[in-house]
Amino acid sequence: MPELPEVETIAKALREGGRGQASIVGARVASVEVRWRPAIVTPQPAIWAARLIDATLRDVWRRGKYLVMDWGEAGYLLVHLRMSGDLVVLPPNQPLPKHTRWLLRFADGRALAFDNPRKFGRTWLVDDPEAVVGHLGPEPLDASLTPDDFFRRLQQHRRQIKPLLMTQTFLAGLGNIYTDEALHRAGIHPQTRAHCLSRAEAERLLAAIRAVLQEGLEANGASIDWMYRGGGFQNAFRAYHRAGEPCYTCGTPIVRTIVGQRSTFFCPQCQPLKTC
DNA sequence: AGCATTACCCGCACGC
DNA sequence: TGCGTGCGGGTAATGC
Repeated sequence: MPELPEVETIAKALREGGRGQASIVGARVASVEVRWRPAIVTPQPAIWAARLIDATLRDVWRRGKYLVMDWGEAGYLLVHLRMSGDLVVLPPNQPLPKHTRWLLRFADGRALAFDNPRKFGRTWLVDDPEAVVGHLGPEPLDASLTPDDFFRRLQQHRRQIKPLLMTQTFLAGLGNIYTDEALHRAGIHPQTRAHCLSRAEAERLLAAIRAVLQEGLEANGASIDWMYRGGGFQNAFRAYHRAGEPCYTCGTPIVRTIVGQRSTFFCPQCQPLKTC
């Protein structure tokens, strides 16, 4: 799935235009097509479709890795893209993406398609977004999360730092790529136990998380594998997907291993395992 | 027992 | 052709 920078880029494109498409704020739904029902969690697809017809999009934003669309009286449409989802605005008479799971056709002739090859993505239509995103941890870029807060939260867990950073109830928005990039930037081994990190390391890690997310946002996210979303952050990877290539800091070959069932890339020289 | 942590698994596309 | 891999996370299983 797209992580925080990719989801933010998609939300911004829907809100303000971008990624080769114009804004859809203000667009009115003329008809709805559900092509794969399990993509809709709630309400039942027929009710989901009926509620959206005639609704006008007021605003779009991001919370964690969720997209949130405000459709006024119809409610809030939340979309989680998981591994392979995308939201695409189609000009009039444009063919649908191959794995379109649902489609909103607008009165102006355009359409919004939820494309999702791996079928992991999910959609909710609710009256209160908190019903879906209420369990998420803090936003990493929100200044209200202080180094002291972050340090205290780290001390509450004994697990490996990498899978903890990817746990959305702990911190919202990081995934496999940006976690590896942040740990490399902070010089922290991905298997370090969270409670073993010092106050100084916690502060350095939070700063590194913010720096890599900011870099990702400025590049409009990363495009990897066959999923091209228009971003360029893949050209700035310093750890992720660089197994065997020299660390830009020290020249030591980057190592690939598995941590928490996920591919993990790190520099054994710059990111030594520390115990406590 | 009860909580925290870890493992499995869900379609599909692509590269080797 | 077959196999390994993957921008994720719910849930079952296991560990402390």
